[in-house]
Amino acid sequence: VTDTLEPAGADDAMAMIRLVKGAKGHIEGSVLRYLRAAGFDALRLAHLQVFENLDRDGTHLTTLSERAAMSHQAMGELVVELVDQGYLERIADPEDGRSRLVRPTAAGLALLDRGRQHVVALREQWERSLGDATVAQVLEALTALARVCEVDSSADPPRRGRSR
Amino acid sequence: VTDTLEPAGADDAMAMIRLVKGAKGHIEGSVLRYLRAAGFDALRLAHLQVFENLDRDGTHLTTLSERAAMSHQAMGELVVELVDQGYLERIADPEDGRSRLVRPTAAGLALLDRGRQHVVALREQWERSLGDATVAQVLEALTALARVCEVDSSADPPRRGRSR
DNA sequence: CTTATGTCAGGGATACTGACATGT
DNA sequence: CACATGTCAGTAACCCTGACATAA
Repeated sequence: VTDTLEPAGADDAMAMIRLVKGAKGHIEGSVLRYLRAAGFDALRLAHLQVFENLDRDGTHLTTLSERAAMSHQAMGELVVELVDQGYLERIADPEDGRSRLVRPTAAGLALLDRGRQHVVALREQWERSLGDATVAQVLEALTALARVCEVDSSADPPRRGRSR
Repeated sequence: VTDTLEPAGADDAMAMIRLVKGAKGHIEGSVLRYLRAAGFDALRLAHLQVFENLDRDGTHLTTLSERAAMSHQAMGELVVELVDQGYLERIADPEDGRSRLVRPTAAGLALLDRGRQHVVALREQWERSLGDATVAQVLEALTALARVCEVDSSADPPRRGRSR
């Protein structure tokens, strides 16, 4: 019985799963830690999704929820919290009286700029730490992975019980 | 006012965030969909973490929770559910009378093999869809990214309000 | 007894569905 | 009224902390 911390069946496939799944957590953690250290204390992980999809001149709630691939109700609550914290405001849409726009306040723009700046720095450090490849190549590869996962033509997965 | 689905400030930094964060969801979704289509219907997303860390000859609950970076209580509940579904069983640890081992049943081994097989197929398809790079290079790059995010020497992040 | 292991109870953070309110 | 937008209420899935039970 192995009882180390080394994961089970540590072959290439499992390593791929772990690395891809881990990357999200690492990058999210880094951004959140940076912003909190920069004084945006009350920010929670879920709030990042709002700023990642927010236009500087305002965005409809529905558009935000679509971009973040979540329900408008869930996005609505995140927005309320950020309005309460003074980072966002809701204004009438000048082009459609029926709806409103979620727009960053001055503080929200500061947060947006600070976050982007950190991600840019992260990317630069990442680029420098890469020997034989470029970040652009890696991002291209991740795009290709998404395509492969969606198409998912692993042929027909044989059903259980009657496979041979 | 822009009102398209194109995310805000779609520059390189934001694209990087979106791609890295999206990759996890895509790969998880692909594995889960495949396994469910293969007849493992009742599987939930969280259950994958168990199999990703399970040795074929059994693993302590505590070890599983450490590998998955979660509490042993949370892992314990996932294991209970998988035992109920017939994929896992709990046996006495032959080397330590105090503890038990979580071990895949025959059905669990079938699931394990099927999942691994799919991930291998995914990796092969990904490799073929890559032009100028290899999967190994991308995985190396993701390892480097994790390191960059943890070290996080973005220098001291200037605090708010007193920056200029 | 001390310690490792595992279970039970309660709760927090996240995001969903369904029902409803509002304004054009 | 019909429709798009947005809010309210309840709930599901997931994981956490604290307290406790068990056995070596």
